[in-house]
Amino acid sequence: MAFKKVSRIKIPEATIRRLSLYDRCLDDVRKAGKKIVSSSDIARKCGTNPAQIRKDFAYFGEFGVRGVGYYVENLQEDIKKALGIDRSWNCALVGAGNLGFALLGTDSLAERGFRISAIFEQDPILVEMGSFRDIPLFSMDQMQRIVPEMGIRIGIIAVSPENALKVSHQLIDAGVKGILNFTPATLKVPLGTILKNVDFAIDLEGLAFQLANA
Amino acid sequence: MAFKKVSRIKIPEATIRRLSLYDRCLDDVRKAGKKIVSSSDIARKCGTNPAQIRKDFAYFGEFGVRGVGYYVENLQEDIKKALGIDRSWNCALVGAGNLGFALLGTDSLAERGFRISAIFEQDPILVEMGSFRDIPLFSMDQMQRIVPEMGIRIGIIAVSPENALKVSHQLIDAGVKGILNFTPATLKVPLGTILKNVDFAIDLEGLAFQLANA
DNA sequence: ACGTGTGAAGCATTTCACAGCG
DNA sequence: CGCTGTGAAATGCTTCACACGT
Repeated sequence: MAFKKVSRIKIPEATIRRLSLYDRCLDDVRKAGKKIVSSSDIARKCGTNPAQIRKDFAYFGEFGVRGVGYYVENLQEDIKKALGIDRSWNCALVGAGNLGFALLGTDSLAERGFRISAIFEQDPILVEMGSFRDIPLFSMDQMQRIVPEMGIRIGIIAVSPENALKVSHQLIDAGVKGILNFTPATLKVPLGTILKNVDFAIDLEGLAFQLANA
Repeated sequence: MAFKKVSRIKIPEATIRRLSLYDRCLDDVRKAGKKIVSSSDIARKCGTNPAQIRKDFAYFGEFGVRGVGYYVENLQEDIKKALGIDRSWNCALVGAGNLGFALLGTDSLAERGFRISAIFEQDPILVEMGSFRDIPLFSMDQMQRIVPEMGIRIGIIAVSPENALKVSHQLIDAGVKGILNFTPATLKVPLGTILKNVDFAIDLEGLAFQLANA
C-alpha cells in the first residue's frame, strides 16, 4: 500500500504547510540529480526533524522503503497527490492593481498548478484592455456568468480593503469554493467555503516583536 | 499593574499573530465609536474564543477592568507596545520588481509603523531613477554603507528566488537583524537574526488540500 | 545494517470553569 | 452582577525510541 486516500482523521494544518515545503525541497534534490532521499536529508534541508517528516507522511500512507529511504520522484508525486496539487486549479483574480499585477508577474503560482483564468476589475478603463498577458479581463458584473462557465473554484482577492467584503460575497455567490484574501479585512464565509488570509503586515509585526525582545 | 515587560516566559507564536489581528479589529471598534469592548466582542469579530483572548493578553499584563471590559484606546496602546509596534521600524526593500512595487503601492505597511527608507536594486537602469515615491533607490553595492547609516533593522527580500540567498547574506553583513523573505528559497540565518517567510503558494496549496478533501 | 513506520511519552496550546474584583 | 484573570483539565502536536521490513 502506498497512498492512503485521506482519512477522516484530522490532519494538522502545520503538516500541510510542511508538505508544501518538502515538495519545494524535493525540486532541489531532483535538480541535484539524487534519486533517493532519507527523512534526515529532507530535515537538514528544511530545518525540521526527521521524525516529524515521517509522521507527516504517515498521515497519507507509506511513501518510503524501510532501510532505504524515499524514491524522490515517487515521493514528490505522493506529496502532490496528498496536497491535491496533482491537478491544475482554475483561479480568478479580483483586482488588477499593484498587487494583482505582482501576482500575475510571478510564475510561482503557475508552476504549482494554480492557473489564473480570469481577472475581474472595477475600473472600466482597465477592463477596456480586454485582457492582460492572454488572461481575459472582465468587469465585476460578469463574475456570476464567467466563474461557473470557466469552472473557477478559487478566488483571489487583491482589491482595496474597503471593497473586500463585497467582493467576497460576489465570489461566493458566483460559486467559488475557496478564497485567498490579500486584504487586511476580516471576512466571514459560509460552511463549506474555505478562506485563507495572507497578510504580510502580520509577519512583519512578528518580526518586530522578536526584535524588540531580543 | 497594567503592562508587564515581556518576561522570559515563552510566548507562543500564535499568540503574537492573534495580537496583530486584535489590533486590526480594534481599529474598526474605534471607528464605530465604542469606548469599551469585552473579550467576547473581540472574539465574535475575529473568530476566536474569549478565553483565548484573555489568555493572550495575560502574557503581557492586566489590560482590562474586571466586571467592565477593556478601554479600547488603552488596550490598543498596550497591544502595540506588546508587539513592539509602538515605534516605527526602518526597513530596506531589496528588489524593485513587480512585487516590490506592489509593496510600495500599499500603505498597509506604513500604517503599521513599517517605513521603507531605502530600496536596493540590481538593474542599473532602475537605479538611474534615483528614487521612487520619495524613497531613495540604491545599487546593491551601496547596501553596506546605507543600512547602518540609515539605521535600517529590517530587510525585505523581493528579488528572484535565485538571488535570494546572496541578498540575504548581504543584508546580514550590512547589519540587518530581521528579514522578511518573499521568495520560495529556503534561507538560513545566524542566531540572533530573525527570518520570516511569506509564501502565498503555500496558502493556496492549503486551500487546494481542503477543497480536494471536502 | 539501515532507515522507515508507529505507539507511547513529552511538551505546548487551547478551553473550561470559577475565583476575584470593580 | 458582569467580565476579567487564572489554575486546572483537555486537547493537539512534536519528539523519542524501538520494532519492522528489506
